[in-house]
Amino acid sequence: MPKLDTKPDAKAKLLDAALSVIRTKGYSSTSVDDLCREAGVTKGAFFHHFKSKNDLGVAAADYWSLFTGTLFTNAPYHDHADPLDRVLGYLEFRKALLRGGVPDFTCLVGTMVQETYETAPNIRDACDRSISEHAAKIEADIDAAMQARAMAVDWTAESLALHTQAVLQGAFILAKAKGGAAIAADSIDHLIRYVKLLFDVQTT
Amino acid sequence: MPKLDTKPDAKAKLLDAALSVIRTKGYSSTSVDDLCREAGVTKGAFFHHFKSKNDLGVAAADYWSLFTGTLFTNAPYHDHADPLDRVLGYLEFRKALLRGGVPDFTCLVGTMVQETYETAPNIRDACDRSISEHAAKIEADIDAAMQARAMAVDWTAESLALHTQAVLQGAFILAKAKGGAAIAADSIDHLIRYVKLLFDVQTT
DNA sequence: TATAACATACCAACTGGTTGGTATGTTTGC
DNA sequence: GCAAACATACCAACCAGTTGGTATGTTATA
Repeated sequence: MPKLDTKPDAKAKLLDAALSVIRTKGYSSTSVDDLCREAGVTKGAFFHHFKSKNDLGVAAADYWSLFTGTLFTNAPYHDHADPLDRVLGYLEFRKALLRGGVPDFTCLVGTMVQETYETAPNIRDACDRSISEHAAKIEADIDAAMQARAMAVDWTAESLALHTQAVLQGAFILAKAKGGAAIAADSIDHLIRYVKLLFDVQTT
Repeated sequence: MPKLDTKPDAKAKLLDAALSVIRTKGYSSTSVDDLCREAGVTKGAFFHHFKSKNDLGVAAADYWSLFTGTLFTNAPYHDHADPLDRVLGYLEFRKALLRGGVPDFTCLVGTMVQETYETAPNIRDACDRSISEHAAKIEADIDAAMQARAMAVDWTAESLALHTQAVLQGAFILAKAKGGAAIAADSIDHLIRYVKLLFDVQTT
């Protein structure tokens, strides 16, 4: 009775492979064979679990939502009592995540949506869902911070939450162009400064 | 008797085709045949002018620099005497460019660098050049605005200039995910608000 | 000025390898 | 024993790139 400790689970291995390979090479350049090779499974296993490459793209985006969902849910910044501190803590946490190689800290769905938004609507929708659901969590804290201060402003919590995601996605593009995380950290610093200015926090 | 009139010029037609097709489908999904079909030339012409698809990628990025270079050089915001007004005018101009379909207003090099940064260093470098040279122009106005006000701050003109590009690139990703320009305009509005706050401009 | 020699711009057909996907096994867990 | 989970073998379409060729300049030279 061999293999009692190892759990084959080709599907999970393929999804894990998708996260790293697609973030490195992009969705279109990633072949099904690439994914099978990386995951250590055969093509038969791939098409047993996914009815097409497009289907894997959607599943990978959903898997990414799950992956990042638990990552941010378990992050320490939620402990702050003041919702604004949670927002600023979130941004500091994003900056702290800029570690390892560029493919390691960049966003799967941001990469995928650029290649598929006109050609694969279901992948685009899955990417949109991933981004929007994540933004909604930050929006909640922004909204709470605004209400705690009874702010009268010409912008919404939703637009600021989405703006944080735009900055992060753009920071990743610059990091890819310049081959390092430093520029991305600078951009997040500007975003943090902006949020502090919006909420009248004394900048040190 | 030199041909001073019109030149059919398959090369120019291929580069024009590259701008639209790659922005729509992405670099990897764009085949050489796609470009030839769009340009109305044959494959022989393609490989006469470009030694490889990769070579076209580099040429397309350089062509994009040229294209955007003249676009922004001829833009009206340069008329302002105050350099800060030029910076804010630039950002308003970027917002005004959000017209037509998503492939029409998004950035070629931002799209390409995501797919090539790990696999095609020369394309990545060409994209980086395009972004950085553009940012340098905005940096000049930001720097002038800072010096005119003798500002003592903990950020540099260069980092703010690059941050504007990050916001724009990220705004394009969100526009692709959500299928419209509205969200991109919102993000640029946040960026404008940030610049005004940094320079203590009275927000209306 | 005539012409040989060369260069540029382009074309249609082809090639070897890769692609996503399928058809048909074999193995495993309940 | 039977379905789900894999593996093997294969295919037609497509891919980037090559080939051999034509048509139209441009330059050198006598």
